[in-house]
Amino acid sequence: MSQPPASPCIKKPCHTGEEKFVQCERCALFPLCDPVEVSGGQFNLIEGLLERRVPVAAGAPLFAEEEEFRAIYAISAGAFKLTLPDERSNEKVCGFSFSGELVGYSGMAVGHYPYRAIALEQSYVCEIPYQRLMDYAEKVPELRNNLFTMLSMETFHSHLSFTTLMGRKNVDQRVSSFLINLEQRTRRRGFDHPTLTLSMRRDDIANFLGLPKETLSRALSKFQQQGLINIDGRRLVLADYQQLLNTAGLPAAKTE
Amino acid sequence: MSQPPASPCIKKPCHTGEEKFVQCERCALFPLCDPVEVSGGQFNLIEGLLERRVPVAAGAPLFAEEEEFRAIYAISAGAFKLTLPDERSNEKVCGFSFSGELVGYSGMAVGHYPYRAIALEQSYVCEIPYQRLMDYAEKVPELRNNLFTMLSMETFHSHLSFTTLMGRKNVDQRVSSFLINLEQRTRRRGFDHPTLTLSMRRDDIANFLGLPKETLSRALSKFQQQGLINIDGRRLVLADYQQLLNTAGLPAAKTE
DNA sequence: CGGGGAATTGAATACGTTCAAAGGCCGTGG
DNA sequence: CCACGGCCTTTGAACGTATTCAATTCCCCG
Repeated sequence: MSQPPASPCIKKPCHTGEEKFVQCERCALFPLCDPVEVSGGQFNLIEGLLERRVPVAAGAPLFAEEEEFRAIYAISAGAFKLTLPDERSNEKVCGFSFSGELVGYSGMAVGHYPYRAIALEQSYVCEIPYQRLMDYAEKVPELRNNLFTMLSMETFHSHLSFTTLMGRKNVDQRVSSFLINLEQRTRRRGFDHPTLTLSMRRDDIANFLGLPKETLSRALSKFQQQGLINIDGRRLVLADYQQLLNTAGLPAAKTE
Repeated sequence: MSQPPASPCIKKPCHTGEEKFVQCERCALFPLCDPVEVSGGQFNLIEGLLERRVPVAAGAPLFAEEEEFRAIYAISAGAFKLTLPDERSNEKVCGFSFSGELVGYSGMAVGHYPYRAIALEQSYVCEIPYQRLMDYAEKVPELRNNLFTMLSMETFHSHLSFTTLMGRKNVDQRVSSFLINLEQRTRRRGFDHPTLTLSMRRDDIANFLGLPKETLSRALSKFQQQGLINIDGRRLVLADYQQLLNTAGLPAAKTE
């Protein structure tokens, strides 16, 4: 397995073997990670606070629901599915997190993680221990300011995902809005290659959307046939974005 | 129309005529609203920062999407529906906000409101002008701390709503999880009367859930017949909460 | 008492789900 | 290098559920 870059900061999207590392500047954690200007010099979080690019093997949990909240994580490379226990299907997929995004932070106020996060592929995360972050924030107002900015942004984005995905009427709407959400988030983290890579299985997507996997499969096949998308296994290209927006019942103007 | 209480702070849920005012301590804005202890005395936000119980008439917008972000609002009494423009149905209901909850704050980081908020009934909101809040926060670290706590809580609750409502398979699941979400939020703001009041029309609920209103109506009738709920117009009692959780596909233990 | 919007009910149709089976892909071992 | 086996994904056909459109009832307000 290839190693993550040794340099302290990733200036542009880079690939080591299979893994795609997000550019640090595009990462949701960047406001914290970036050295802050403090009266009389710089204050660098990387020294002593941030644990960079901790590897998480495919299938391994980053944290489990109910586990004590200990750290904020940003995904540097890879992807995670977020799950809750569920008696009938044994797990309910309640979300996905991709590189450049924060994960688990919504448990901050209540002291435990609100779901389980499982790596979908070989992944790397940057970790800020929560208590240490708070201690530093106590001392460095600029840092607290950045923390605030970061959380506001996350709030906005999770709201955006919610309105994009919630209350879609039929299968076509649900599937296409999922694809659009995926695309928007991929762009945001700075990968502008037209080909998206689905790091999760069909099962997981179907579970998330509340559809049987067969129905999802049929919808994707139909979109393919209609020329809306180009899908081959886990490689996906949105061939007709405008028409896809239309199918999803979303406004034609980019909702980003 | 009855007037809001004249007292500066509402110590317990109170009713003036029709309106139910949430108890200040149960309000999401309370961390900011509550006088903070500062070295050498108290710092009271109510003086000079907070605009209390501004009335909003039924049907009137509190703010519109794309409007410049100017203030954080907490709902003191009443309820709002949150909508986005939509060509086919002319509006897409993307959420509801009830007394004790914040509304619109997710637009903070991007400088504009992310949706339109329309009062469903005569309502009252407490308003904190954003710029003034930031200025104060610059000076009073305790205030900034409380702001942070408040946002973390909101993040958690919006995540909870998301997982409760997202990806429910069939009509029964969607409708029952909506009712459960409603009940949880009503409890949270301190109203423990068994009867919930639906302040929105059936149309709005159906729109939000992505169902035709007829289908929603049928589901409610069926639940009624099965003894899960007791519904009469806009008055609703969840008669068998456990069974309702089960229908929704949610764990029996309270998800709160 | 009458009017009008909202909510419910009914019946035909369209849509999505289920169960069964086949196809494709990938890793392992011969 | 090819064959095998397992898992993931797709396809097929019958069934069940949700949507649609129309009609009726309910309820609030004039």
